Amino acid sequence: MKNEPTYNMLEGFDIEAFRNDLIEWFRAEQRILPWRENQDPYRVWVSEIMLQQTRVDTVIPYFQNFLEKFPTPQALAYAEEQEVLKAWEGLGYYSRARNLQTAVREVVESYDGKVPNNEKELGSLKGVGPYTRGAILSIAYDLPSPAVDGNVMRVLSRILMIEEDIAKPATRKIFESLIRELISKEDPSAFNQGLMELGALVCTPKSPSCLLCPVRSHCRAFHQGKETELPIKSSKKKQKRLSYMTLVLKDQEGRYVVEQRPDTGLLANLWQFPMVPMQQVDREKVQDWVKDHYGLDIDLLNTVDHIKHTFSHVIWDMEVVTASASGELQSKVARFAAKEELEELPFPVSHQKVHKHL
DNA sequence: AACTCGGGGCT
DNA sequence: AGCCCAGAGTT
Repeated sequence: MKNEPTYNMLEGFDIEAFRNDLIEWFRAEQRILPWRENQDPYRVWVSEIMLQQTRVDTVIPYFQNFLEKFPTPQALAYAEEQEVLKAWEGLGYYSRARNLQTAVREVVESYDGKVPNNEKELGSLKGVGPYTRGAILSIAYDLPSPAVDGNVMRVLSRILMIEEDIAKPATRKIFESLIRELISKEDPSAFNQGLMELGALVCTPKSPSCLLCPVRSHCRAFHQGKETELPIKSSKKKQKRLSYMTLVLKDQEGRYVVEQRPDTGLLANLWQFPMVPMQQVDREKVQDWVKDHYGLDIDLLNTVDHIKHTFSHVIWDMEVVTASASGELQSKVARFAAKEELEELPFPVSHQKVHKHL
């Protein structure tokens, strides 16, 4: 099945009528969104990066703010990374922001600030994968390039009754080659966006509104009453739990200890309050651990909160403990900061929840 | 191919 | 609690 030519899946499918119905619906019903104001490739690019694994409603305010702060590729290229992460604070998947800046710097240096309009150069930019590449080429440049995201796989798996596991990386390629045959050459932008808009508004995961669907006459799953059985998706394994004592460490002058996380891995380069890994450290030896890692003498005061924070693949259980600190801070990544200084630093949401105990 | 990487809104 | 979201990079 995997290597079966995709034209077999399109046998008896009225491609032309499907295209027209989809595009006509999109032109009439599309939402008004900030990144649809024009076709500026930089704006399209920023929006597509923000929209990766992130809902439209969540992205809108971030997009507005980001474009006010960094209106052009040059503005973003010359900005401080901390400033970029601050604009991304709370949006998640922070490597998107760092990769976007890396890529924009490449565009400014190598392409005179112009976003490439071909698969090779565009796809080689950091953070621009097959989906984002296709989205930019079709939406900003009107080129017939597939942009297969979760919406497109769900919608198309129903319309064409495709029962491949969409969780498998190889499955995306099946949909890409199908889209290459289906896509409108006259308006690839409306076609690609139409599929995604349909997935967002009509052909939703749990209970699709088939009676409102502009292409239901083309939908094999609907005709067989199997629309809720598709797409097929294997489930992922559950998260590991990690337990931390999170310290609100205050010195005599009322400043707090904060530290920057490493430049790779989870929440790379973001800031946080000190976290004692309680799987490795005995409760009685927390003071020793802090002395070892920060050079500080501390007195534990009160437990003021318990925070459970769920990531994609891990769960943090954070016990928030206030403490007083004295001595010389010895750490390459930690520093003392007054309350007002903290506002300049990017914190993950888990540690924003700690802020209120300051 | 499997794993890592956030956060929020639904069910 | 699990699923999903306009996915990409790393291993």
